Amino acid sequence: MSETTLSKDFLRDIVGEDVAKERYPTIITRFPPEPNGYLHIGHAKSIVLNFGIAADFQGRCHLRMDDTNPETEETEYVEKIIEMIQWLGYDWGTHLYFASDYFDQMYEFALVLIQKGVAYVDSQTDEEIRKNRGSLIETGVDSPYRNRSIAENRDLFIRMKNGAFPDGTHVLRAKGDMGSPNMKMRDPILYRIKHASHYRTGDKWCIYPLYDYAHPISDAIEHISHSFCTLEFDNNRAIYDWLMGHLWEAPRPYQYEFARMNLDYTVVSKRKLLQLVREKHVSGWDDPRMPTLAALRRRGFTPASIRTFAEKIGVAKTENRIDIALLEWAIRNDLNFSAPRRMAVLEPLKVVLTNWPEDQTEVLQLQNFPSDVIEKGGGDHSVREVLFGKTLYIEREDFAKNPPKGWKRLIPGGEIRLKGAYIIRCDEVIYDADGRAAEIRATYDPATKSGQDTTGKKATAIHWVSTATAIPATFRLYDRLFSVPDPEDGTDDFKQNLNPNSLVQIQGFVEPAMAHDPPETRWQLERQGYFWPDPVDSTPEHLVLNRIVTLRDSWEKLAPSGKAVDKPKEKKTTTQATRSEASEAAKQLAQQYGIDLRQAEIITHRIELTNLFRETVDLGADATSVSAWVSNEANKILNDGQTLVLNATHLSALIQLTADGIIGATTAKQVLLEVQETGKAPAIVVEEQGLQQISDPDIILGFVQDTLTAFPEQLAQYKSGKTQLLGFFTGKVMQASGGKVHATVLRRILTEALAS
RNA sequence: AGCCCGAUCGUCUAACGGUAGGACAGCGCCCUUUGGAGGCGUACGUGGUGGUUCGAAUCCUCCUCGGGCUACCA
Repeated sequence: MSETTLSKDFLRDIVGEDVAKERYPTIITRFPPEPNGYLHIGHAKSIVLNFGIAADFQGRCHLRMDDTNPETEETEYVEKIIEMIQWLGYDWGTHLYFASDYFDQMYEFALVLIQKGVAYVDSQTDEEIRKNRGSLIETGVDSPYRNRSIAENRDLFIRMKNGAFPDGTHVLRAKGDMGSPNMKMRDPILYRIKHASHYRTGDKWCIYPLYDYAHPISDAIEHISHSFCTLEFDNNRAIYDWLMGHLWEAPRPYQYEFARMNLDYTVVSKRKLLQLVREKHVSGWDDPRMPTLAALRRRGFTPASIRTFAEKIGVAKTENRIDIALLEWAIRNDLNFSAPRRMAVLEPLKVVLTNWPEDQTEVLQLQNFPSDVIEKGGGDHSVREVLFGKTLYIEREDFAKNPPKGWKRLIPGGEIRLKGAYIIRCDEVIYDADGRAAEIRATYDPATKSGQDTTGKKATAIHWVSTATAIPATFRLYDRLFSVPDPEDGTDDFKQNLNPNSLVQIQGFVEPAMAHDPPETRWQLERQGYFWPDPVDSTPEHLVLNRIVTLRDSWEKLAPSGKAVDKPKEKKTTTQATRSEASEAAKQLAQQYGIDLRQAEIITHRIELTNLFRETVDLGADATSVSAWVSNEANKILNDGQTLVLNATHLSALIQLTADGIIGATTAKQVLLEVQETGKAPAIVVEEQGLQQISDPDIILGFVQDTLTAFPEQLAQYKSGKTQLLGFFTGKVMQASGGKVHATVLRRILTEALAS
């Protein structure tokens, strides 16, 4: 492609256009959490998006606590939210706001709406309100209080505010439309009475605004330019626009919706996460298996990895379920360059080197980072000391009595390199009563010392620790919380799908250097994965290590338990389209004019189209052409919400222009849009803009030759058989000529030129 | 049932009427004192129908499938 494809997502496209048209003095976005729970990975997407867009366009992003419900919100959550966003690496400067700080202004705006006669106090009970709202298929009915006078509404609302009424006796409603197909617009409630103490405003208020009212007003007060929210608020946009229409002038904020993120093998919903905590399926909100940011942080994920992940998943309006492999990739990609290597044995198997002198030890200097990482700019050349001796632990998994095909590790009689040390040969295996290997007796080859090997032997290198210096440690091996990609699919209780092996805790040994590394060090334990000390349970006396993520493992794909092997593939359903019966009117029209029935259907569906069609045909235009134009182009204009400027005279003239070969079909479409926009006659448009079709073969040949020389690479590809490039060349000539070249003539000349 | 939104490789996402591309995952080879990292290669996609057009993932049509909306939550 080309370098012009800079757009990252549809939201940035929108903002970019608004910037280009200078619609706002500065771009201002906001992240508006409700302080009633913990932030999770889904919020990270929104945070990265809002702060990221603001930064991209030299604007700013506000952090606003959406605290309009006194019953669920707490200061503690405010603090946790702030802490997490800072941890992620974002800074809102002085722009920390609280919707509750706007209560006075919101109240004044409510008075304005009442004064305008577009809001009223409803005194129905909540059941009545619900009942009268109707349903998805039935329209609602107006409240009997809907036509109260402005004075009465005002008086009532002021008394509501002053605490004259108990909870639930009155609400303030917008005068929407109780018959609206959009349920949200059936007189949405703006304010309710709640004699509850708010964590910030205390008992100052006994009426509290609802989201649909508070959110747009808050945005407007802060001069937000773009208010991004998730798809389920789509229907709420009507209220947003309604409020802006009554209370604000341009520039005003607009709401745009994007799809929330779903992640494989987990749930991302405050309610469901709360259930897991309450029912003790996890140890708390920060249990490292949880998808909360607090949990991810405790597990050892870096802020950078989460930002990378959030950027990589993209933004669109499609429902999605992100492959957890992408998150794992993000953290591995980060840690590979920053985590020093260490050795630790999780499931020890003792090795005795029979030819190693009894009391001898050797101090080895091991690199903290492999050279390829250093070459790519990560890590450093530092080393640490590791003791080598007569008895060692190796990983039980690295020995096999009966190795499967492709095995490269230790077998009876086989050789293996102890990483950074020597190559050893397994001479004897001592088994316990259960037939499990209990000890390996081996000999080392002194000539194979790492870095000084003179033998040229090749052997796989495995990790090990010396028993003399091994430090016991607890390892917490985390796996996905659920055992299926979509825990909520096919069951009413998502907890049925909990992975019983999501946490495996084992005891093993680490090399001594790890006891002296600075706290919060993240290591790569060679061949095992990335780990760090659990911030809550690890102590200098006894290390408790969280496995952040395993290493990618292209060997053990042999379906270990707990991991899903293959995702169930959904067959795409291909159903035959069943045509609904054509209407009588359409059949009649189709028969009368001999036009396509499907097109006749479209034309008869809208009276404007029917009229346009008949009038144009009456002017003598070819019915088939008129039908195509009306059902495609005119219909699209109406779909876009415009009224038809285009009339029968225009259309018949346009068709004539095409029939006469003055313009081509593509140009004709362009002309039609111009006519719709300006109301000018087609011939005038063609004349003014010089859109006459080019049919002269010599001129066309010129375009063709220019194009062919401009794209030698594609020309070569074409000649070597990639004939679908004909369309590519056609397109280039059309672009070069402004779409004016006669298509069929061009095709002939182009084919000839390419053949030569 | 009404209204709204959506449908592109296994997954996520580009292509704004002109070569369907990238990333992750997969597979293969090379490299490797981590079965890691890396390199090279490979495979895989426009839900279906009809139409407009020289040319359709893109515009029009219907169908199918998925999601949202009937809280004094957000």
